[in-house]
Amino acid sequence: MNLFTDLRDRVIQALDQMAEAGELPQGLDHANVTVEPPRDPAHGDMATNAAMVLAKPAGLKPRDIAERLAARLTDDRITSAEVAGPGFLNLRLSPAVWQGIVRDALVAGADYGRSTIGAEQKVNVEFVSANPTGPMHVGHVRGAVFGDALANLLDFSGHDVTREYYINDGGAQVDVLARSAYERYREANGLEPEIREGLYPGDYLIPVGEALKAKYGDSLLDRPESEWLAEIRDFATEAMMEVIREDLDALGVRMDVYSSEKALYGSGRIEAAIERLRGMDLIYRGVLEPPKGKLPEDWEEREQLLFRSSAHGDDVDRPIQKSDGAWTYFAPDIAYHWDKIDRGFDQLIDVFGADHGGYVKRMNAAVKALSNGRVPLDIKLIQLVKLFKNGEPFKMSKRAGTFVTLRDVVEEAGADVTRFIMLTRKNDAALDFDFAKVLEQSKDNPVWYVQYANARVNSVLRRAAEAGIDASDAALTAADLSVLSHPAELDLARKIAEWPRLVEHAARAHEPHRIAFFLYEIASELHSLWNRGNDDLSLRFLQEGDAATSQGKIALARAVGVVISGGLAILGVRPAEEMR
RNA sequence: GCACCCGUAGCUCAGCUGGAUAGAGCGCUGCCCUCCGAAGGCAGAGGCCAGAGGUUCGAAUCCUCUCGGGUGCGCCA
Repeated sequence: MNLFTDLRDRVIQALDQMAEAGELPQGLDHANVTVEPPRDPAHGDMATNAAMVLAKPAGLKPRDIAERLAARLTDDRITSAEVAGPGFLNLRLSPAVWQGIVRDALVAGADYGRSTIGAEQKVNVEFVSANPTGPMHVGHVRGAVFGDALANLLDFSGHDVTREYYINDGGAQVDVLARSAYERYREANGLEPEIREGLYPGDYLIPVGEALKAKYGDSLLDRPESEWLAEIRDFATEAMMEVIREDLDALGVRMDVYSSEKALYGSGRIEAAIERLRGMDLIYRGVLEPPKGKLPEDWEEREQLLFRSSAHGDDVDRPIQKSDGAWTYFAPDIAYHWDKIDRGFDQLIDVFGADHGGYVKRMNAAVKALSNGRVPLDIKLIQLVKLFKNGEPFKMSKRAGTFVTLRDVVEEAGADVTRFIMLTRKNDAALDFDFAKVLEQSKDNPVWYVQYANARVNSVLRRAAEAGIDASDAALTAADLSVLSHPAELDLARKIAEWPRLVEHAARAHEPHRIAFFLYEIASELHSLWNRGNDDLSLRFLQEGDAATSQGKIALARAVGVVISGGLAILGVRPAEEMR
């Protein structure tokens, strides 16, 4: 159902025929043969580089190969094949091909563009993984949206996707949380809280303090920390995870699996993972060199338990144990990734903040070692979001005081707008988010622009119904599409044809932002065609007094709507039926 | 000092894993509705793809080096 792969198959078939006929050597590698739409429309509908790629191995001139290939390619779909430039073969396709694409899109509906390239591979997408020490803040939003959209994209491309959240509930930060919650607990009991330096000052712990009072009364007051720490830690962590779940819900993100770091401790999993690595001679006791150029003030040589990550591409080996014998953060994370491998995933994806960039190589090394190179790990780093309001930096939060929360963003901008805008940049590029601009109703605002295009499609459908024209998908599918003959209409159909291919590329590259950009482009083409209807009445979707022609034209509009709503679904954005 | 990411129009950014004359939005200039499809559209100006080498039929894209910006660099997560 992908025109491009269809045509590529056709080209390869012709090449095989040429080989059989002795025009080409047998057994040439066709891997680099592409069939793509040329940038310049004057070069036709499709172009293949086959002749140039094969010229050298075949020992022939590219243009000679192209000539012969051209002779074998023309059929009822390919109306012409011309050799051009250094050996490109430019193909022109019959309008019927493009009209057929419109019908394909209508028949497939929400499934248009869905593919099987994932081959039901099991993919684990780990994202967000915010520390359970407070509500989610802006920094987490982009990663959450990215991970969720990527998961949707992979699912749409035929992967078996698991969305997973790794709860960092095993480190010192949850002890800090417990102490902070304890102060709020004292406060709930009428005492003055001592929010010392280093504790979490946010108001969001006040209800936790009250809940602690409801559970424990005053029984934990004036007790040494050792008596309450573990209990309050678990209580507060659970409370924070509840908050985070609600935050994610507000963004429209739902996880399949929550994994706990803490649960790894004492389970033997960490030790087992380390033993496994030790068996590969990747664990040893040693002393690390101090970093050059910037020697930490308190540096002293220290023997530690190290992971030989340099054996798998890292720059230096990495400590997995602190000097007091406790595990570093890395150790349970190794065990966690091993667990993912163990659960049978064919591919792992981690979505991290860009400040974790230094972590990539060692994690890759660990996964490579633990899976014997079987399971690829792709770590996507998410750059910062800078908040603005009318061009002014925006930092304050009404809720948490010190940072802007996810809730602040969603309440101000809405989940749909937030999600779309967060995907209008490549993940590794910083993104400006201006509360005023993202709500603006104009062309400057890509969300608005795309939604408006979809609303226009729906407007056509509504008005068709008012005019007594059957614009149901069934009727449009059966319509005579040969009325779509104007170049502007065929251009739009070409764009629709690109959708399945775009989805495949975005999925392979793990780049959901491409979906957002494509939607902007196709919206632009729809707006353009729509406006031409002002000057040229024959290009209007609704043709007064001509139901048959109207249906054919509306089919095109509807197909655009299918792509837009399908694309928005991948982004996790609800399409707008009409603009108000 | 080392590693990773980035450097494309005045500004903000795409560029489909190496294709033909490098694109879009904003801004600028000039146009298109006597509400019925202008919250839009059309056209123009604007570029040494940071710089220098290399790989090859072909490079913004891959490799090396230089310059500039960001991030990270044992006992935080």
